[in-house]
Amino acid sequence: MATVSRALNKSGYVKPETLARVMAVASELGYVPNRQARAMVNGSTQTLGILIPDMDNALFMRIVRGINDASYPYGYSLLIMDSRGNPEREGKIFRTMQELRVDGLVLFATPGTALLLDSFEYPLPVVVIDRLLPTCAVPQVSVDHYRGARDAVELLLKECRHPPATLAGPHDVTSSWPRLQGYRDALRAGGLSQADERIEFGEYTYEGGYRGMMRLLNEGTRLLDGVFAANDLSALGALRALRDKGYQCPEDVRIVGFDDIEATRYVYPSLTTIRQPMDEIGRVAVDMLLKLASGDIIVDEEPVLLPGELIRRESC
Amino acid sequence: MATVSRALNKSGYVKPETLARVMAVASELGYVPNRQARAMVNGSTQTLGILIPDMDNALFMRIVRGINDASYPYGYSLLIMDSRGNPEREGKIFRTMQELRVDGLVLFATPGTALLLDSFEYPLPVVVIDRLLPTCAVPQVSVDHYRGARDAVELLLKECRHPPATLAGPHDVTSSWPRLQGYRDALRAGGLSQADERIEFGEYTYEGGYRGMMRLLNEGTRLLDGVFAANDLSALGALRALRDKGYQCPEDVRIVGFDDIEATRYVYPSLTTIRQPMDEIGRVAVDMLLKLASGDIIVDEEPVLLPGELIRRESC
DNA sequence: ATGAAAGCGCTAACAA
DNA sequence: TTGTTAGCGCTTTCAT
Repeated sequence: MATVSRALNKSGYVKPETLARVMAVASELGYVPNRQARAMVNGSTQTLGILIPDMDNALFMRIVRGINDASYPYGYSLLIMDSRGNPEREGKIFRTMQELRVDGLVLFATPGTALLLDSFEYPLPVVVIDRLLPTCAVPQVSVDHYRGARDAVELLLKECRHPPATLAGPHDVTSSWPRLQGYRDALRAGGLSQADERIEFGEYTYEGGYRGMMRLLNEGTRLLDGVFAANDLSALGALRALRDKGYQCPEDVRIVGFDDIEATRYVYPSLTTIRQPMDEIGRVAVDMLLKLASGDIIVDEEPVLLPGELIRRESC
Repeated sequence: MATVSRALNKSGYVKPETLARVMAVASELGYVPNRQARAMVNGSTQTLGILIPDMDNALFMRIVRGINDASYPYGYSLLIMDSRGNPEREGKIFRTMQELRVDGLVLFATPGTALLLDSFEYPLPVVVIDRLLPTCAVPQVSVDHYRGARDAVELLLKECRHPPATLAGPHDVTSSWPRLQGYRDALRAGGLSQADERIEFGEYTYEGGYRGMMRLLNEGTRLLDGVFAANDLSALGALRALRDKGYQCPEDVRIVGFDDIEATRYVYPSLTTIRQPMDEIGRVAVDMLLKLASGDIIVDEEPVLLPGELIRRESC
């Protein structure tokens, strides 16, 4: 048995002809090694877990693809589970991931994730991604939401005559805070005051963006020719609202989004947006996880903020 | 040890107070059972594998979400691996899935998948999904590509004055065959001849659809006011080509797509398309897999073809 | 109602 | 260079 093991893993000494014989018989018998058994002995499943609140979300899955590509060379498999945004389900999945003994876990944070992490002390390497958890001392990676938002709004400031409005994200999603702050600070830096702020909530959804834009348009007390939508979905909804009200984009109102999901290139007008470095987020997350898994202590407790990139298209 | 096992699994007899004590100590110690060990004993990992050629594809992931939702109640975890369309990688992943001892495997077929399956006799339950493998005797589930295409083209026939053209899918992707055949048969059923067929290849991509539409527009020898794009991505590309050439949709040219990916609702004009029953595909696939895993012999070797649904929006 | 023992498939230490 | 043995963490007989 030991010799077979050595032959199959090409570890330790084994006579060339023995090796050949082992290989021959193995393939003849259709032998497929059992990873569970192997994992029990050497303590590593070569599996990374991904806990995601919605695997139908274009941005999320684009990032997961980055994780996939980054981890594949190391021989890791990805165990992906979708909580559908349900905190109870998220807890169960978190548990299951531990039972499965994944070597590391990537968490797309939701409003409930902080509690989950607080109640555990994790022997399991965990990295939080995309939406940060300010209260948690966990390694985190995301785009620089604040900087991206500022860049977006500064572009609007340059292109528009009137103070731009914003369609902000939901209160309970952490990424919407720095994006909103970026909007405010950009206005302030542009010499505008708090009175010039115009904030509607776009809820990070198509519908929310549509309705938020409608409210901005119907208000009509102030002139409006620029909108920063805090994510692309709401930007797309806003675009549609503009059209339904008979406005042209970018001629009448300019729009800048955030994320650079695939659909932004297909709509008309194509969307100017802040691109999240999806592949790099994945790469950095995997790096951190593997470091943690190999016992390294992550020195830097500050979240890693990767720069977004302003992509100019037709909408601004 | 045995008592603890019985307590934790609530199997067999165990005195209530013993059970309570076990639970208390378990939670105090932060005990998390090891699924690998459990799997070794009882032979099931409670894990389903998904082999996908592109996990950034909106349609695919929407179907995977269906699989996720359908399998979650049974307590299954999903192991998703992305081959990035690379046959070699696909083979490796197929192997890895077996080593991981998944209880069943869902395959999104690629041109190379047939060879993969032929060279294995599978003790592993496998279901092929979305794109069918006509030559393989494997259980398969997908939308009724042919019927959907016919419905799409029949709508165009009704709304248009001239014979509609089609932007077909790639030769080596099986789903494009029945879709093309549906186009042809619909034309024939509408009293048109082979001479009325106009086929360009849209390659199932945005770019391909764009270029294909451009070719149709530039040809200009025949009047064109209707196009069946064999998938939504190419339809989106076609939409853009129309706009860039100064045509209006649907006024000048009507377009119908296939799949109903999310973006079709956001573009302008929103896309009339054939909706794939993503959730049902997932549900049926999981059903088949669990039946196979429990040792049932699948009687019906014919692929299961679920009906698509014509969704009318603005483009036709 | 509980405990002792065997064994799932593998690897690693040790001996030969 | 190969074989023997122990043990990874669990479940399942079989005794008690």
